[in-house]
Amino acid sequence: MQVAPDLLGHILVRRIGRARLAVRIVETEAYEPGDAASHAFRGKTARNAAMFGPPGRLYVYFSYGNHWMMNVVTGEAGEGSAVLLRAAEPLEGLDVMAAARGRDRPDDLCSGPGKLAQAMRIDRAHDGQDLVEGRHVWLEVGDRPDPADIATSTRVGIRVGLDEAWRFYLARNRFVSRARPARPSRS
DNA sequence: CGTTGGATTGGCT
DNA sequence: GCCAATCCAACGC
Repeated sequence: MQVAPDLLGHILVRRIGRARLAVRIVETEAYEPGDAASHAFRGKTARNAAMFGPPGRLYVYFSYGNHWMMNVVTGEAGEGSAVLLRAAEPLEGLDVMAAARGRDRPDDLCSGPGKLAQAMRIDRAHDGQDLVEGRHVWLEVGDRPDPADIATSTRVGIRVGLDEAWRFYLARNRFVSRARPARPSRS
């Protein structure tokens, strides 16, 4: 849970050939052990295996028949914790992202979990990849946002686990998703 | 082995 | 605001 807000402001980088894509993370959600909304809740399976691997790796899964979602594994091996990357501000390689998305507006490139993966061209091939030593996709340290700018809410698109405010995002930032969480605890 | 429904998006009413 | 698209893991029989 603590890692989810800590990821805000850090930079996700992707290398595709000579192109370098970079985005600043502005929205995350935490998924912890014992959390009924987590894919890890019913134990390890072929799909969620990366979640039970060592921390600092990517967990990528396919949802709704159309979209890939990226998570950063945060728990120790065997634990099953991850943070969903929900939105980011495009910094470098906007042209490549626009081509991948089929859209041009910067605030429509990465303003949602499915959009972010599509813009960064992340899919099943990246499941389990190391975000520290990786050569295709990795994390770089970014400037920490002012804690006063970090807002919280319940998570988006789930039916259980709405009792905790485990979505973290930068308030008044135009690159966050347009999701409508239940019972926002702050706005 | 068949069914169900989802950590979403975008287009249409 | 509503809902179809489109895949596949999980679960039930």
